[in-house]
Amino acid sequence: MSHVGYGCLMAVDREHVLRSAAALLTRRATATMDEVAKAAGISRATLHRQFAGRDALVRALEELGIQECEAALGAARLDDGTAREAVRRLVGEFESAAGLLGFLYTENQLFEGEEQNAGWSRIDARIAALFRRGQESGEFRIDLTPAWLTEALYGLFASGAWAVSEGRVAAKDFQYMIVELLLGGALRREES
Amino acid sequence: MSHVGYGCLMAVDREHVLRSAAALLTRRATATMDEVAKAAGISRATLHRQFAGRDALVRALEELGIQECEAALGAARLDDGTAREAVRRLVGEFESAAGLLGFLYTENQLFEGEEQNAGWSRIDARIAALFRRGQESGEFRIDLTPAWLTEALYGLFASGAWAVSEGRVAAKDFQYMIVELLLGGALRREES
DNA sequence: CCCACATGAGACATGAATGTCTCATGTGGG
DNA sequence: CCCACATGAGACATTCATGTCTCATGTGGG
Repeated sequence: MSHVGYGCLMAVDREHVLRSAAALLTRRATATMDEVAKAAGISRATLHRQFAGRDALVRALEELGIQECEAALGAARLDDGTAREAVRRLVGEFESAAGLLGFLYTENQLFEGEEQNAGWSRIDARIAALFRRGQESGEFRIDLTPAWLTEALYGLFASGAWAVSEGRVAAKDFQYMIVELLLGGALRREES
Repeated sequence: MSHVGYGCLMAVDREHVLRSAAALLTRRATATMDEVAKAAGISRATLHRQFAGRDALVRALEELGIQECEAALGAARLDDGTAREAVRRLVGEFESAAGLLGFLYTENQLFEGEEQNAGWSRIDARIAALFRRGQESGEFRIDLTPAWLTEALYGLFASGAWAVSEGRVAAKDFQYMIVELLLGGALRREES
C-alpha cells in the first residue's frame, strides 16, 4: 500500500507521552496506567495502543533513558582534557536525565531474574573507562575501583535527584554537589 | 484474667518474622505477603495475625529500621574523636542495616503524600550534626551542606548495598569504599 | 462532500494480591 | 487426661490494575 506510516492523522506524540510518563513515574513509581495516560493528556485506550502494556512502557522508558545517557556521554566528550573535567561535564550532561535514571535504577531491582538491557552495560563500561583513565593518568586514586565509582555515581544521581525534588537541595546546586562530593569528598584539602 | 500475654504457646517470633521479611524485601521489594510468610516459615494466616496487612508490615519494618539506625548511631559514638573517625565508625555500624535502609529509602517515595515517620527526622538530624561538627572543627569543607552529605550517605548506602548483593563489589570492601569516597572523593591526595 | 482512521469513553473479563473467615490439628499447661 | 490456644491450610469475597473490546465522534484528506 501507498501510505507508509501516519499519512493523515498524526499519531499521538510518542515522544511527549514518554516524557510525561517519565516525569510522573519519577515522582511516583507506582502510578497507574490510567494516571500515566491522564498525565500525557490522552486516554487509557490510546496509551494502550501505543504501548502494549505497562511492561512495554517501562521498556520504552528504559530505551529512552539509555538514549539520553548515551547522548550525555557523547556530549560530555569523556576523552577530552583531564579526567576530572570530563567527570564535571558528565555530571552536567546527566543532570536532566537524573530523575529518569533514578526511576530506572530502582525499577531494575524488580526485574531481578531477567537479563538487563545491554545498553546499560555499554554505558557502565564507558563511565568506568573514564574513571580508569583518571587512575592511569594519576589524577584519581587507585584504591576505589572504577566499578564502584560508577555505581556510586548512579547512587548520587538518584539521591541527588530525589533530594532536589523533595526540596532538600536547591536544583542549581545539583551538579556542584555531586561533582564535588564524588571528586573531592567531604574532607578539606590543604593543597590547591 | 490472669494470663497476661502469651503464657503457654510462644507466639510466633515477631523479631524473626521481621528479619526474614526485611531480608526478602531487600532483594525483591514487590514480594507477596505469601512469599514473606513462606520466607519466615509461617503461614499467611499467622503473618496476618501479626501484621494487619502489608501496610502494617512495612510500617513495622520502618520501625525496625529506625531502631537499627538509632542503635548504630549510639554505637558509633558520633561525639568522640575526630569527625572523620566518627564517620568511619558510623558507616561500619550501619553496614548490617544498609540493605533494609535501602529498601525503606526507596519505599518512602511511594508514600508520597503522607507524612514521614518522625524517627527519620531525628536520625537525619544526628547525622547532619556530625557533618556540621566536622565543618566547625575545620575537618570538613563547608561548601557541601550537612543536609546534602546526609542525603549522599543514604544514597551511597543504597547503591553500595545493591552493588554488593549484585556481586559488583565485594562485601568486605563495603565500609572502606563508602567511607573513602564520602570523605576523600575520587581525587588523589598529594598531602598526607 | 464523503471516507478513512485515530481517538475518547466506557463496558467487560481477567488475574493477582489482599483481607477475612472457618475448621482441623497439635502441643503445652493445669 | 483434658482444655485452651496458637497455628496451618484453605475457602471465599473484595479490591484494583490490567488487558481487550465496542462504539460514537471528530477531523483531515481526497
